[in-house]
Amino acid sequence: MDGMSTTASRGTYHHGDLANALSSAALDLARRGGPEAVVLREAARQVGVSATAAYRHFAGHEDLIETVQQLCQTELVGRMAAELAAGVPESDPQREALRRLRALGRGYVQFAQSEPGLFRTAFCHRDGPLDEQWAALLAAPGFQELTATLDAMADTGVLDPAHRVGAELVAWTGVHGLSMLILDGPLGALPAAELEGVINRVLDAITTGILGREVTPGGGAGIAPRTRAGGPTRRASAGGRHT
Amino acid sequence: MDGMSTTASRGTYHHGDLANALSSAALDLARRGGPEAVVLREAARQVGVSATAAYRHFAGHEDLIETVQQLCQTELVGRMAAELAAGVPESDPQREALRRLRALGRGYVQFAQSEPGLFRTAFCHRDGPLDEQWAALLAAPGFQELTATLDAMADTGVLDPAHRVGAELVAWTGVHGLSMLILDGPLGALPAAELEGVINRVLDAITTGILGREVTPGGGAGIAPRTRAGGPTRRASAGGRHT
DNA sequence: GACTCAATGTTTACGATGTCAACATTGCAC
DNA sequence: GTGCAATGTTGACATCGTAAACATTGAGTC
Repeated sequence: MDGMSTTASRGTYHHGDLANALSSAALDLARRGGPEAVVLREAARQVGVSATAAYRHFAGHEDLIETVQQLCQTELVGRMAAELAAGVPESDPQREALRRLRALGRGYVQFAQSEPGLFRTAFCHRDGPLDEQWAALLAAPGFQELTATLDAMADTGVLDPAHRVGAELVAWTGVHGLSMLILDGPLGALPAAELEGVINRVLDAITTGILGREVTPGGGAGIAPRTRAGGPTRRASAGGRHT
Repeated sequence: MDGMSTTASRGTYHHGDLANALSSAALDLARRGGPEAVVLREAARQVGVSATAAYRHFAGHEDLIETVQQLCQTELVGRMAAELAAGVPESDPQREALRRLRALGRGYVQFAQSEPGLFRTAFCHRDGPLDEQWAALLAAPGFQELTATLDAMADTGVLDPAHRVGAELVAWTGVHGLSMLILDGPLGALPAAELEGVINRVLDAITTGILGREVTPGGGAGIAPRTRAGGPTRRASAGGRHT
């Protein structure tokens, strides 16, 4: 993770921390070029070690890239958490919960935009038992925050309990598809300003899709308590408010 | 595209239709193993031709996989259109528009599920000008149907015109993220029945996200005309109605 | 009908990659 | 100190993408 000892020409025969050096070199490769750029020989080269030395610490290329994938997932949830912490909390608990939901979504998409290589590596296809492949991510702070936020939304009454179930997946699939279409799809061709509008439109839609109704973007007490048929508010433009 | 002449041992020196034979062989590789499985030498091998012969018809591996990607995209929109045609039309134009929207979404996800290799190839990362990379897909029948369906939703009044803008992207990002998380994400680990529920929950949420309100799943005249503050209906369970 | 030539395939070869087997070096335990 | 297990190295092999040089053929042209 640190800076030293990952560059070539060490004096000693033994490296001392090859496993970490290799995986962080591989992480750098992923950062620059995505999963395809994670090549074992190159990582070894950058660390200044023979290619086959890697086999003392990794079962092979597959194992190396799996490790990198975990690191990428960790960075992703880190970014989500950072975005959460960056914003200013709202006093009203309902608005606060909504703010957190949006912050998590924005963090997700922003990570994809700012670190496309890492994001694509975090979700690159790999075969093997899926459970263990994703267990860490699901248990990580960023995703736990999502669950907690949705719970808070239900508790404060913004979110009808009937809509609570499956809400994390609505959120996740939404931001994931958005990110993917930006990186590997046609959305990457959009000019920045336009893309910003699309992102906000989709994030709005995700919130709406979770709640089952819209929510006022700007003004006053638009959010109904958890009485039935809580009055939905008027409309929302498609453009780019929020940041 | 046909069955013959793609297998080895031809008599003549000249193949006659190498370009097509190679790309359909490559398509088969993609079907089985996704984009990583599209290897030029193997395609040539299956056609019964030397590896370098491919260079008479493709600029290189990149070019071959680009061709395959286009084919995959075509199959995707084909599936969407098929799913559209498969369902029984509703008499009420509003319900009909909603049915079409859902059919397109289901077709998208079902294609991803039934042809994971092709789906992943259709959206595999490639560098180069994005515009031309996606122009064909956006112009294809399946996606034109999406636009038309959303227009119909606006015309019939189910969809508030203020919500019309950007609606295709809400739909697309939603089903895309869902598909991706099924293929390359944690959703692939879910048992079929449970996954079915998730899919329906997300498709519901997409519709809700587009409309800005919910829509009655089963019963009578729940859809309001386009008067303002059209009365949103009660609730929707998370489980698996619809098919 | 023979000749020409551009189109199409083939052979050979090179560099890069993942990986294995055999060998070298070193730190640590006794 | 000695011996052994851990850790690196060298060399080799199969596969892949790709370039250069060569071979075959079909389609015009006289």
